[in-house]
Amino acid sequence: MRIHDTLMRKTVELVPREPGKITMYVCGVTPYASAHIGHARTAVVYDLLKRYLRHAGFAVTHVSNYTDVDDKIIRRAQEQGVVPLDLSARYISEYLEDMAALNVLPPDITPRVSESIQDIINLIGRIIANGYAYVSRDGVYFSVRKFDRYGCLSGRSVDEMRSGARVEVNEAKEDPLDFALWKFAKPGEISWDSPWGKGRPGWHIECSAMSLRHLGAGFDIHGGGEDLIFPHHENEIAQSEAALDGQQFVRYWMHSGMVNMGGEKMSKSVGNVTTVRELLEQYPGQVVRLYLLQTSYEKPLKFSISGFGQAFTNYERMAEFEAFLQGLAQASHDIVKEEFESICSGFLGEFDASLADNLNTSRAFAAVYEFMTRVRRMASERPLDGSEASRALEAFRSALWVLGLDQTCDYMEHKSSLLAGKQHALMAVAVEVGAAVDDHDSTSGLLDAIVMKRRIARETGQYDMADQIRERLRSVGIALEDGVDGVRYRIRG
RNA sequence: GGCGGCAUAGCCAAGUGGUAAGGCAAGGGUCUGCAAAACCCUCAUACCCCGGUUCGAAUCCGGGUGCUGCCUCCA
Repeated sequence: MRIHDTLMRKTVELVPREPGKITMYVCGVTPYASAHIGHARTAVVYDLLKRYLRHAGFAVTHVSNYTDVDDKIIRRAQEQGVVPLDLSARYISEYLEDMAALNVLPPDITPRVSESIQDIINLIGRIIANGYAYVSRDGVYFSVRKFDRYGCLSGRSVDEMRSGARVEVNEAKEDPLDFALWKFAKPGEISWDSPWGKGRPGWHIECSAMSLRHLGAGFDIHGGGEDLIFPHHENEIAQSEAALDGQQFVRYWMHSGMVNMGGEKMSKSVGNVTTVRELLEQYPGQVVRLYLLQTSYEKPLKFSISGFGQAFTNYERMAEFEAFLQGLAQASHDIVKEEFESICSGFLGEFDASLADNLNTSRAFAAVYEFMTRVRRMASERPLDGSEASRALEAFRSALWVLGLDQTCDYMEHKSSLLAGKQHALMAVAVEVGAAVDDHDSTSGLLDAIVMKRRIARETGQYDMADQIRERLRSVGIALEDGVDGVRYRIRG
């Protein structure tokens, strides 16, 4: 497959360190607040990458960290009067719930800073021994000027940055650009012993230490949001290669685009945040995921509620299509007709080629939609046989799995939870139309009774009444559809 | 101030030299008691503007305009 490499600034063939194996490290979250849709985008993008690589036959090892110790966590914990690691643990479990709802596969390894202190200390020791870092009054600092290639990832020169007015002034540093590898603890702060004094890691060193620990030098893909290019990933390269004695740190750098809200980047510090939890109250996780995947992963994504409506429509279409095939599929030894088989294999070929092209999801979705239309067209010309439906279902499901949109139960759950919220409305409708119900009926029981009432009306030619009932249900957000095989319903909040 | 990115229909969005994918919305039709779903048809002589290169440009080059990312914690 081809991927866009940030360092080389071009799209290149992905050649793994070891044939058939991909090692990837993705910068995770700092869990001091609920995850927002931007965090979700990054997680979903790399989850897609992992799924595609596995689908393409690679053995993938995916590592993603939690920065469970940092300035913000410490400050937040103080404000709330709790222990920092408890605060981060709470948000980590919340994050896990959110990611599960988005059908993000758990990474294979999820190291935490607080559990990686020894690796971090060892790495800092090597950097100091190699002459790239020094101990100062309030911590251990990396000497940016000693690392020639500093700036290679972000495309800036050390001199450009020096002239920038916004570089932090700190007299403990030898140079304003130097960054902390180890921060000495202030009284009462969480800290660990180190050869240089009690303290905690700087932000950047942790990712170097954890990725090298679990994947080794020269691992394949290092990813994250594009806002991490500078300084985080730039610093990672510098400190890692300073410790690695000439070995390469990472083979390919990938960066996912930001989610913009109201014209600027959504971020906790700006405060223009929509959390994953808020969205999940409105939309099934699969819809949120589909929304995030419709745009190329590298481009900025303008957050818009109408986009979720469109994604919902598309998701329903896919869910309905799958149900349609499932209803027809039958195990069979019949050979699928060549014309039909070519629709299926052509689809899978185009789908794979799209994702192999630097994860071109827009193109992949076009293949999915085209496939649905072709199969439906075929089905409208003549009945599909069981083996054809099975073949189409198999192809469709394999694509859905790669996209992470294989949780059809998610849609059904969403439907039934919306339905459950309509107890009172349904009771009112039932009473109004004279359906046979009692107070103990469940929502689905109520709906069944109303549908039965309407069915009788239709069968006896009382179409006015049938239409009236359908209209009443529509007014409470339930749309009935009469099909040849019975009545179906769609539901909206 | 420095270094980047983006600009395609009402909306979302592919396409990086060969004559504009796909989806949503909209309009028309088939089917249906009527709807809905499904299927069929229509929907950018045109890709922010102005120049240039080329047989040929949404795609390359130059200049504008607008939006935006990073340079500080960030996914």
